[in-house]
Amino acid sequence: MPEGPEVETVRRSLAPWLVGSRITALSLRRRDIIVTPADPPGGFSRQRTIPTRPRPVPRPDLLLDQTITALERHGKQLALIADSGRVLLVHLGMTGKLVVDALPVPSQVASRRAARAPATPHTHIQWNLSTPYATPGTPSTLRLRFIDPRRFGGLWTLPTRDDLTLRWSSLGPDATQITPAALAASLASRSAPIKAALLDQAIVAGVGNIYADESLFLARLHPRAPAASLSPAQLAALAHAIRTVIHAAIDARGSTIRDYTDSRGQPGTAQLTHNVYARAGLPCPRCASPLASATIAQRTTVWCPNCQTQPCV
DNA sequence: CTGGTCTCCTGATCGC
DNA sequence: TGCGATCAGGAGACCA
Repeated sequence: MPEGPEVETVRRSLAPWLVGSRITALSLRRRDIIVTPADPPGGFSRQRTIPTRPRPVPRPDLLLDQTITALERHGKQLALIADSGRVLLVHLGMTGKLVVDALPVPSQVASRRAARAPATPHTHIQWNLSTPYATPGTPSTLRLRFIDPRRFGGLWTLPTRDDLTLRWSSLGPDATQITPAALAASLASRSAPIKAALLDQAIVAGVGNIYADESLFLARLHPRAPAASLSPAQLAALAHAIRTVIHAAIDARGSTIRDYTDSRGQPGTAQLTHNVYARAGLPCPRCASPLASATIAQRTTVWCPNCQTQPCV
């Protein structure tokens, strides 16, 4: 389940392959994974279209015939920036993947094999790219695939860099850089449980269910504590905990719980250091009390009832 | 504006 | 072995 650290790991594993590469072809299998700003009313909506058979489509908004100049991330969102100025914004959602590899060379053997074996299921779009970095032994033609079984993810096509800036301005600071002051400002009027607030991307971008629980554990805060009730010292502890947890997870190349991998298929190892996530009933790593579990903000939440401060209600 | 609930979607897992 | 129920959750829609 990609949260900020997983998306950052994807970004880092994609960048050496994509930056400088030019998209030479694309194949769109499901149009309804694409969201365009032009869709009325209310701005963004899915294109409800019958799934199409794979076919080449002239889509400049999907960066066809453009060169990728940068990959940028804010929170859980990954932006492919093209030399044209266009931006393709990717949400991985729950089960989304961006996978890059060498484009299989067509051959009779490969064709027959491909005809027998179905393509990777849930591949909604594929881009072919030519890379300028080809050396002997290195393929010069790549393919990038967006694969998302549950389709909670999607693609946003943005005409300009300014549209990206505008869109990202509605998100809070990236979790890698969250400060006590920023938390204080955005939580001051929030009576919701701090757990719910941490999942709100407008408050801090990139924290999902796993890292919210881990951050609250590190900061010794009860997930039900009203957000606005936190003291300055607690806010400082929380901001520090978020940065610590997120940076450690990035260093570990993300958490592989079920099927998350980076763009080259490599799993992360951050799950090995989780203190509370998915550990309900097991002893607290700090005090050995059994960890408690409940649903907060529609999410399974795990905490230590002994060493995470009770909410003062 | 805020917060809570619902919804989307498929695969893994579990109890019977 | 099969099958229905349950769970996983990011984030927008919707309502009080």
